[in-house]
Amino acid sequence: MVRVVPDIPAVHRWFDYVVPDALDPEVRLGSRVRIDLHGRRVGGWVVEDRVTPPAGVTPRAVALSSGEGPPASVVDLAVWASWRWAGPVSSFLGTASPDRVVRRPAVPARPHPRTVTSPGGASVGLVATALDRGSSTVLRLAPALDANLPALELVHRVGPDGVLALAPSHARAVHLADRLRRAGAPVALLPDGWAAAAGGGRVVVGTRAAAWAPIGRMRAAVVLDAHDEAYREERSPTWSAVEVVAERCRRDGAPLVLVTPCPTVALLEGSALAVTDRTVERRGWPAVEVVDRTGDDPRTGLFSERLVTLLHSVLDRPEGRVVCILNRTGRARLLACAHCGAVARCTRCGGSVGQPEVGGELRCGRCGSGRPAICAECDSSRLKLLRMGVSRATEELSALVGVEAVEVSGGAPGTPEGVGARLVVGTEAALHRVGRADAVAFLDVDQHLLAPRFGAGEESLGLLARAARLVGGREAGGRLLVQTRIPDHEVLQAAVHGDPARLTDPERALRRELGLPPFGALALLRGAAAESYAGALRAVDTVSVSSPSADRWLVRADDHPRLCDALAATPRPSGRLRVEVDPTDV
DNA sequence: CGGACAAGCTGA
DNA sequence: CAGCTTGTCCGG
Repeated sequence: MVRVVPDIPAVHRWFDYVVPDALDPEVRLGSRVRIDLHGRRVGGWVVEDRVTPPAGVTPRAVALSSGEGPPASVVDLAVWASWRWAGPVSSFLGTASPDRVVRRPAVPARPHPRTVTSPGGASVGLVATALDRGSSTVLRLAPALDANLPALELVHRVGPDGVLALAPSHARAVHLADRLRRAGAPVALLPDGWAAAAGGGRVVVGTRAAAWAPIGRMRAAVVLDAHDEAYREERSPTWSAVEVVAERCRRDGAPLVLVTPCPTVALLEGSALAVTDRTVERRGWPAVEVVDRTGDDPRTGLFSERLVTLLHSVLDRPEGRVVCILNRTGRARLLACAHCGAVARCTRCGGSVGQPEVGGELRCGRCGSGRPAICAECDSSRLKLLRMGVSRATEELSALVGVEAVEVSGGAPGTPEGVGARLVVGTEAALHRVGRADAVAFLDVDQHLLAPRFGAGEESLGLLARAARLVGGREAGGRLLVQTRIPDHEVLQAAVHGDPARLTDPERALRRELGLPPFGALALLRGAAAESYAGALRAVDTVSVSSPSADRWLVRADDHPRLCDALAATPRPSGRLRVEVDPTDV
């Protein structure tokens, strides 16, 4: 008799089924099965073995086996994650399961077919220390240094079996898998290599979802660019791959190495910090030029003299290449009347309006309503631009330097536009799409620094680190230029000095003072049923509830156990309810 | 989630 | 009161 979690998000109950003799060899803890539930056949996972059903219940038989599922340790982990992120167990079991039916596990890779070679480099000694420590270590490695090396060194020291390596993007996971194979390690690359991973004896490599890899017992793990937001699932439940891996390593007593050029306060809390030599780290950041635009008229545009000089000096070289980052899509994002000076606003909701087409109508970015391009105050049809978007910036920049600029923003990754261009203008997406550059310029870095999120500073430094990787370190001649009205900002100082502690030290103090994560835990409630759920939570004395805006409720507690216990113990009202534990906004 | 069933509304 | 919609309940 087994207990089964149905693969239906809205059904939170577990049900008991008899395992028929014919299915007995295949069905075990973690297996995927099909069951008859309430008149229909649905998928599910075995989450308990040899159970005794409650009195008065006569279980039906398991209908079919759907093959391999996560190992027992990962089933336990899913139950923990369900508590930690207030989501259904089934969603985590789904992430932990193979895409296609796997009938039997792969044969384990033969133990140590070849010795994995040590890559050498600045991080070798630091990896050794981290492994000896046996717990979690943040390895701060400047952006121009190869983040794959600590992963190679780790496998060199502990071997491939039971080792998990995560990368923030599929491309980087593929690259890391190649490097490991060339170094002599057997590798299972997720998601395709699920069965191979379950077979054991291989380093398991993958992205966010690989945090749920079928490894029975972890021996060590490494996360590349552990600060990267890609490790957070944005859809509800909003779990974090770094925290999932950290929990697995904690449970199995395995060392965890979090490699990152710019640790976040949350990563540093609960981990030891290992740093390279100060001069090595400094050289691993490019030269950063901060252009102070405090005195400039807001309408002088996005292009300082220093920027134009930099563009010319790079573009005069035959292969020279510059990427300009502006975090606003569209052509014109903020307009004002040339006659009376009134800012053009939406007549319906009062939001700012932009002008998507040359000479076209005005459109509100907030409510989407459109109106003719005429000043609402004085009827003048002459509007001037206060803040331009990427499209307009691309046009103006081409004219300014006499080199054709190519716009690269969002869209499908890997599209070839802009890949060969020498002058690229785009949103931060361009940093993911362009391979190499001689210089990166942030046309308005304040947009990032002042974003209305408490993690905005850390995210901004992450962006600068990503740009740093495109241009290389100080020795390689890489250049970053940032235009700002806040030249003393900790984020910019951290980048200028190649010293992330200049951000994390004050940031930690601020978080502690305000009781923000990691010094306190938050959950954001939204949806039609959020109000009544928030009302029920007000009665729990370990949490406090506030409402930052009309349809959102924020639940605070001193730590995650208190927060998660309160969320789990409070019955959910029917109706739409989205619970986001550890929200980044507000 | 989606089927079952009850309550509520409508038109001949 | 059949025929339909809408809402609530519940699953082994």
